[in-house]
Amino acid sequence: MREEELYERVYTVVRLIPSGRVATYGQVAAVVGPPCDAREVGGAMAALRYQRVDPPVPWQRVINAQGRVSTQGLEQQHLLEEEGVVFDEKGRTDLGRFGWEGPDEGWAEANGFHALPESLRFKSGAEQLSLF
DNA sequence: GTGATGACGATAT
DNA sequence: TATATCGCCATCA
Repeated sequence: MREEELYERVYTVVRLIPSGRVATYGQVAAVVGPPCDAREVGGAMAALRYQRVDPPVPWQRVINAQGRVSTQGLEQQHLLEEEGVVFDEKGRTDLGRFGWEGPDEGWAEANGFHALPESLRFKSGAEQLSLF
């Protein structure tokens, strides 16, 4: 019952990602906390193909650190585009603009999760420029 | 118990 | 920018 809880924690975190935003496997793993790394998140997402859970998990919002979807078809990318996420012609998205900023820190603290480390918050050059 | 595997990440070249 | 390597850790055969 312990192992399932790890995946359940992963699903809980993924459900926090708002529509129109994307999070990397590493970000989700960081919020869940050890012993969980990016591969566990990938495994948890893959498990959704074999069994559905409810409430539903917005698995399409989890992508790799390179800003690309890790699934084969264009299904995932298409779903995200419908949510407003923009991909370039090479299938990459700007994590600085669409990347998740992490869960509410108070919520995370109260529920046994971690806040997203500054090192995992992607900031685009465009954002820095627009700040000026 | 042991080894192979995976919707990954960071670093080096 | 793209490819190659190694590290990572729960699962599964």
